[in-house]
Amino acid sequence: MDLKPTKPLSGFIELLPVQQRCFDYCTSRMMDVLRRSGYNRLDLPAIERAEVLTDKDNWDEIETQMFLFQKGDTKMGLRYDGTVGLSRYVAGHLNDLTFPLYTYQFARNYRGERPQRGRYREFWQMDIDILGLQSLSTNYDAEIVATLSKMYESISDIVGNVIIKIGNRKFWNAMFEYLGLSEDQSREAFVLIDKRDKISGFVDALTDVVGAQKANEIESVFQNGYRSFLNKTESLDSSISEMDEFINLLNSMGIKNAEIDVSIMRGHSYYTGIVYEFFSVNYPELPAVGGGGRYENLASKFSKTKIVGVGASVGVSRLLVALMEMAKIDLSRFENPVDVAVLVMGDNNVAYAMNIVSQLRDAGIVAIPYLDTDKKFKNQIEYADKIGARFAAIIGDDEVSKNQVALKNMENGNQETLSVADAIKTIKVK
RNA sequence: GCGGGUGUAGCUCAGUUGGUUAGAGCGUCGGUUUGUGGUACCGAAUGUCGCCAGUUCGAAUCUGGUCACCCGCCCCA
Repeated sequence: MDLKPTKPLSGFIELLPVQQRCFDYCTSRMMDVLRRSGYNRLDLPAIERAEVLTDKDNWDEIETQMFLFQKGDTKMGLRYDGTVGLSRYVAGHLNDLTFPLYTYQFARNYRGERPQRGRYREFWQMDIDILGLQSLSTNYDAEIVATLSKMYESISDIVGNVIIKIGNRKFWNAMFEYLGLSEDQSREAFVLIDKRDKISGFVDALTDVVGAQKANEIESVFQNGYRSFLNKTESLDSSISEMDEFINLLNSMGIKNAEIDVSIMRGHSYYTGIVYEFFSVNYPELPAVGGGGRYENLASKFSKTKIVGVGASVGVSRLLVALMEMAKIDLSRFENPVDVAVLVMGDNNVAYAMNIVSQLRDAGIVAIPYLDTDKKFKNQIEYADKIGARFAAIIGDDEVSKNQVALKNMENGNQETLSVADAIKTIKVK
């Protein structure tokens, strides 16, 4: 009989126990930040109606980008980010929610695109959003960035530091208006500016779209700074001061690793204002490890009430799994989760041993029993060694008759026979 | 969808200008005191050499096709 494949599908991730412990440690630290900050956890369905996920009606085209399928007449698909489901959720529960609403989600998302390093088809994302009705001050954008920054800070001992790059879509809208670009030209210019640091002939490519003079004006934003366009038009002025005020607010919240980079655009077209991306300082070759921005109109397809959001997400898989794959994370501190391996010799001693396991666990000690009592003792102690247990508690006929345990320190090999209470004391002294 | 690369043991990979029974390290299992691990020593198991066809007396090796994976592009609503 042919054996079936053991590898998961391409682009899907599974971790070894030590990696998973690191992953869980990091995500729980980040969620601690969110809980302390008062955000509400939402756990939304992984599957949505296809019409919720996309406005496009070209099934073939979107099928290449999303996981879509059909049951009966219902077309549905796996969510590709947290924002769409959140918009639907908020629009559907307007009467039960209080705004501004602070939310977070920690969930798997799915994309059908071809996988690459740091780009998976199934990945964890931590989304944080603040939603308001009718309007939401720019101060909330800063709150989101500051909270995101704290989340990264909470795991900086594992993954290093991040830098925050902040852009503003309003700036470019004002700029294109000032330059008199058509809608098509604006759209193409958006894409080019977004890719500015990736492509070689930026000005040439831009010249093809908008002509040499305007291309040079756009390039001068990068050469002379965005502030050189002050006092041109009212909307330019306001978008520029919006960025400056934003940075000042972040500074006053203790965020020092943020800078304006007007080439930051973000792919999602629903963003309308301030946008930002987070990059790893130590591993700049990694794509953005998080980002977000403001979306004024996303829920318009679900509700006539205007719902405004500012939100961001941490690409948890990209950040952690990609770094683990590149062997950039020191996993040694996650290697020894077990305090005591309880080894049992003889089936007739199992009850006594399990009682001790229970006492150890009640005392807050991580204890696991080795219950194949017919295995040779050598195998048992080897197991204790391999799982990195700090101690082995050995239980055979002698120990049971004396109502004690033989406690062996696996690091130095010292062994003594103790009462359970004394064993607990010894184990607890780290 | 496009371009490039790689497919040999559970894993990482060797494998000479095509030549007999296919190799190493690590891991696994067993043994070197049946109540004592890490180190050391001895031994064992495991491969349709990704798949199909072709060239050849002979293919892991050369050619074509195909599939899978990796890297990059497109895309990122």
